[in-house]
Amino acid sequence: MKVEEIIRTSSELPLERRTIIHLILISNRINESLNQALKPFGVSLQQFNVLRILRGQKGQPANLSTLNERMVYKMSNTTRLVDKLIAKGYVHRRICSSNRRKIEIRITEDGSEALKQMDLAVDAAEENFVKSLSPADMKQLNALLDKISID
Amino acid sequence: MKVEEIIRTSSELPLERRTIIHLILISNRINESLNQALKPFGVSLQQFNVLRILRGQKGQPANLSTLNERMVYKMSNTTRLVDKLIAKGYVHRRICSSNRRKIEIRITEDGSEALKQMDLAVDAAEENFVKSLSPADMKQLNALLDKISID
DNA sequence: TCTTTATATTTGTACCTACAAATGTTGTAA
DNA sequence: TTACAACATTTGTAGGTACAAATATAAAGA
Repeated sequence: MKVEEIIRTSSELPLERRTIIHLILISNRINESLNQALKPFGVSLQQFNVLRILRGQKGQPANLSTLNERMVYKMSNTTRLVDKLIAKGYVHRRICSSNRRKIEIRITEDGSEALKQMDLAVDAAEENFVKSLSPADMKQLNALLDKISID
Repeated sequence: MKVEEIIRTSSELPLERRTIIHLILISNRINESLNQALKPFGVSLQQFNVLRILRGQKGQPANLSTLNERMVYKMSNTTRLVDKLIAKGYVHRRICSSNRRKIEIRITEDGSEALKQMDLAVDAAEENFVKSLSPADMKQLNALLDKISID
């Protein structure tokens, strides 16, 4: 479906604005879809992200700053995000013994198990978006996105 | 900057996931930047969006359903979004005389004036993102995004 | 040691969002 | 005309988010 139809604008959009709106629209839909896929597990996309980062630590704990710099969003909320995961029993929090300012976060057994199931759901949802793109398309898309400076 | 550096993952991401993450990252940055540009005016990107839709009505009022179907987000919040704009004096609300279920929303003089200033700020922020893309790049990007089914 | 500065995390506030349920209004069919 | 379905909007609730200020700990310098 064309962007113009989706936002129901009669006039043809300038190329710049169309590109921006298009990117935002698609990203919104992807977010919606991924959150939807995670709903049965009772976690948000950001919570899932934290779990995935923790798994990547391979046993090593991560502190909040580490989690935060690997995520897209702001620090202040990482605390609360992790709180939710603790409440679900998916992660564990401990004050670092060598530096009491730091908090060590680890994924639990339960968390790892749940994460495996979530992966399947998320993979399927992601696949649904990119299925109409060939590998060459995706490479080209990534190359174009790389041209957009994001920091 | 490469996606992998931004999210600080050591391993090369599978092409599908990289594409998805890339899209979400860029869209987040665009959203941040546009909201930042609108901050001096005390409106959010969605509020700005509503104002822009109302201007597009060229004097005709829009009711909430109309606003909602032209936006990206859910109806339930359009009420509250409009409330904020009313509080700022940018829009005006009236119960439709022929169908008392409907609400007619119009942009005010103040709203129109403010919107002109906002346009400049938003245009500049948008331009900042697409400046490194040639028109051909943007066409190609739009064509690739069009391949992604979003409904 | 005492003070200052930097680091790591937490909390408060205001706003945004999804989802579901509630309200009020209109159209319609027995 | 009355009951019922459909429509348009609103409200409640539980999250998610940005930004700024507060807390707690550690490091560094006088």
